Amino acid sequence: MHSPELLKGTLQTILLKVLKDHGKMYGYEITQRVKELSEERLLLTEGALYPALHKLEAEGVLKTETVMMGKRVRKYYSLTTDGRSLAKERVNEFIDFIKTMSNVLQVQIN
Amino acid sequence: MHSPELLKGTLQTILLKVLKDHGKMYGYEITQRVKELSEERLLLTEGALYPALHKLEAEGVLKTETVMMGKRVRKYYSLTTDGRSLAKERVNEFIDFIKTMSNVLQVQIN
DNA sequence: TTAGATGCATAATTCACTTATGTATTAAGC
DNA sequence: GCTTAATACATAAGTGAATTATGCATCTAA
Repeated sequence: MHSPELLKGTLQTILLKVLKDHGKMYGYEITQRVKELSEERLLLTEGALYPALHKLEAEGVLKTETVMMGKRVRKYYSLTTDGRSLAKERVNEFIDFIKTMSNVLQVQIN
Repeated sequence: MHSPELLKGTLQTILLKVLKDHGKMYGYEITQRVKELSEERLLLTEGALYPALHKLEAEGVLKTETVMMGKRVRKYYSLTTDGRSLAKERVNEFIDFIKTMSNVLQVQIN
């Protein structure tokens, strides 16, 4: 697991980009996908995930669709048009941040 | 300026590595060096900087030397032996974190 | 002479996160 | 058949690293 400190502030970026790449997804599915993509290093907690999804929905960057799977509820999230551009913006910000950090830390990233 | 969210958790790493690279430095000097290295993108605030330095000193990774410059006080910080290994560790953690993030976000960093 | 840079410091507040808890369904192991 | 773990959502309480605000003091340039 990663030192969780570094993770702070990256959750929104992760959610937006994963949804952009994989389309319609539900909360639990997102945690699993991130776990897989990060090779077990990023484990999203529910207490962080659901409030973040709700917030993004309230801001109009995500839209939802609730589906009954048998007796089980599933809430699918997907990007709105605003969401797609925000995803792009957040990823660019992150890349820019990394570049700045590698200058400050004098390290080579590749 | 960078979206400050991403910065969270990177302050310790920055302080340790900058001190490792530039040796003995005082607080204000660190803010200026980081500002320069980051091309104005990372502006450390005093409210974050000084408590962070004090904490690292209390933990024994930094040691201090107070010097009077005329009537002005300057407090120089430098790494202890523990500090040098912690700096290395934090930088490695950061690089590893970036690798994980670029997998999750499916972006190429260089 | 006065504004801006230099230099340190701490207190109050914010807010994204962790931890803890709650509810309920489904599948697998014994 | 029962229990544990995985699936699936949600929120409330607490934490802690940051921001914001404030304070003090010196030095320099306009």
